[in-house]
Amino acid sequence: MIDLINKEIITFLSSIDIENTQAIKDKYTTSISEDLNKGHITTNVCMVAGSILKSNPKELAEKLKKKLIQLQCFEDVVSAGPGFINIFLKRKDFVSVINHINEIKDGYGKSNTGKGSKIQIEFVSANPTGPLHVGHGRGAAYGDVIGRILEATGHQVKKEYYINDAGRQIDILTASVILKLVRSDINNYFPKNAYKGKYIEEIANKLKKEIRVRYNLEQIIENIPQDSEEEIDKVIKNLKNLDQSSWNIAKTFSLKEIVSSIKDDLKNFKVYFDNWFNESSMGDIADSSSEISKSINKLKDAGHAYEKDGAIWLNTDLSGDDKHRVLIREDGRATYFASDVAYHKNKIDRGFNKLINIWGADHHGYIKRIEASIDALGSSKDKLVVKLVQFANLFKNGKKVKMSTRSGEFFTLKNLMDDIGPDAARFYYLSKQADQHLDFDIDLAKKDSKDNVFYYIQYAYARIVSLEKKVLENNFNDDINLNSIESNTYDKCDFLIHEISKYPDIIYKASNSLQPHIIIYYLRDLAQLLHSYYNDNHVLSESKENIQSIILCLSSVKQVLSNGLNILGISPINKM
RNA sequence: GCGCCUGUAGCUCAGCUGGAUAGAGCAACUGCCUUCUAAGCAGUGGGUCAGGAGUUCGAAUCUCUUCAGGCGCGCCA
Repeated sequence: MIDLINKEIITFLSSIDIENTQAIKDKYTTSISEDLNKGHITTNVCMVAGSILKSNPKELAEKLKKKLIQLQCFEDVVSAGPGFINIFLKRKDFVSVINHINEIKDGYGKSNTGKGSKIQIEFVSANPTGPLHVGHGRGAAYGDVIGRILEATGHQVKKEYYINDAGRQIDILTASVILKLVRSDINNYFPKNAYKGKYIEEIANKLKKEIRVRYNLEQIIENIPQDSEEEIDKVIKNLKNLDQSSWNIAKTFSLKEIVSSIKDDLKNFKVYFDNWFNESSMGDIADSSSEISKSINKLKDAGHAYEKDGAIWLNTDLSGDDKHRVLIREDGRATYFASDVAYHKNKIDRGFNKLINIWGADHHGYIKRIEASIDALGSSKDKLVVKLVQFANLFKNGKKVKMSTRSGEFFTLKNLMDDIGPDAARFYYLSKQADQHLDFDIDLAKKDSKDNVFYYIQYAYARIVSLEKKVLENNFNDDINLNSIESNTYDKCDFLIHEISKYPDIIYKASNSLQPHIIIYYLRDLAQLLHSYYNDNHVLSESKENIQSIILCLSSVKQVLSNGLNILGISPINKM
């Protein structure tokens, strides 16, 4: 119906001013109106045209209104306010959305606006040096749902986790684990910068069966430097020198343990990846045929990388970054950035139309240098979209939960799921724009009352399920036709019908802006309307004809609630 | 100092590609259960959209500026 209206509008515009038609077409919108007072469908085209053509919006609205009325397709057309056109559909057309929803079910809201565009989303990508904590959970929920939304709007989505398995952090992890196995006569020596936390001991306990530590602590900490950074590096060096093969086994083992625990946590959180990409798979900078070396060489050949002070630098002028960045250190080791440049080259070479990176907001200063590298490698930085996710503050018993990664004392994602379950966790992670601070109240997420929006929405769904069951038990369905609603005259559900008509546009907006919270707010509003209807109307005392209309309508409301929850990766609950 | 983000009701937040009277939940107060789940509904009060200036027919929304808060500015990852 909106397409029909738009077609008429374009004809109308062409008849007034053919030159500016395209400009107006790009700016105006025709959409389901906010509420029924403003008709079923509304358009601001006359105000947009008015401003571009420098003519009076209200007069344009009057003219367009006459054109639309002549079509005789609508119940009524009115011009309102500063120049809006509000269209009232014929009842048959207005209620037809219910048949549509009940027919295509979970297809309602899906579209092909993405036209099969290939998008890769890289997210979480937490260093495999410890369990995922609640901060990672937000990025995980966000990335996963962005993927679902993009898929629902016709994009080909691949989700990827980048495992930083090559750097110094992994050496620190390995050292931390091995140290737990070294018999110590000195009381409780442990480097300040080593990883602490119970998981280190758990890995060490399993590792015991794989290796035998033949050296003692004195050998490791001989001449150990005071500085905490130098200290851990020295420990690592000594451990490698003392027994390289045990080191290698321990390293592979620790990494495998951590990665598998991360995979488990994400699986329980209903977050799935198509690909787990190892940083190490791009090889070593010392190997001139490795992927990482090739990337750097390409930058050099293109004249964007140069040598200075013994290091190799990337010229980042292309993106307007603050300064040039080091790719290869003075001592010949590659920086983390160099790996990342190679990784992004790898992603682009795989043929994606768009790369979405989801990063912690503290990494925003990193965006420009990556953009510069993409341009420098001959692709376009416009392919890259970086979405930043802000930290989440956790509140429990009214108090902020303190986190300290250093000491190993933090609230893990697993802790959170054990506490409130994956669905409530996903819901609250997504309840606010990703790039803004989130106060996550664990107590609220567990409450059985209206202030817990998660339950409020689930309750609306469960109420419809229960009502459908009651109707069937009462054998109302024997005599009524549950196939079509076109002859419907019962109008107390109209505000519900109007609300569910908005759903496809909500998904479209969420997809365009990559903002899942739009769906959460919509579901809350829809649930509210449902509860309101439920309270005001006693369904079972209605006539059979009306019950037919009501059940058809409520089933479609249920379907929309279900579709909305499912796209967020949340399962609807049939019974509270 | 520079860069990014934020400032909307007592609290937590929507609204921000300029448009119809600035919305919701919580909290406060008042009503509604012999009928489908009261884990709910209805109503009342509550706002100089941080301050100031500008752009325009029209600004919470765009521009500039001031103030306040968060984050980032390594040959760390």
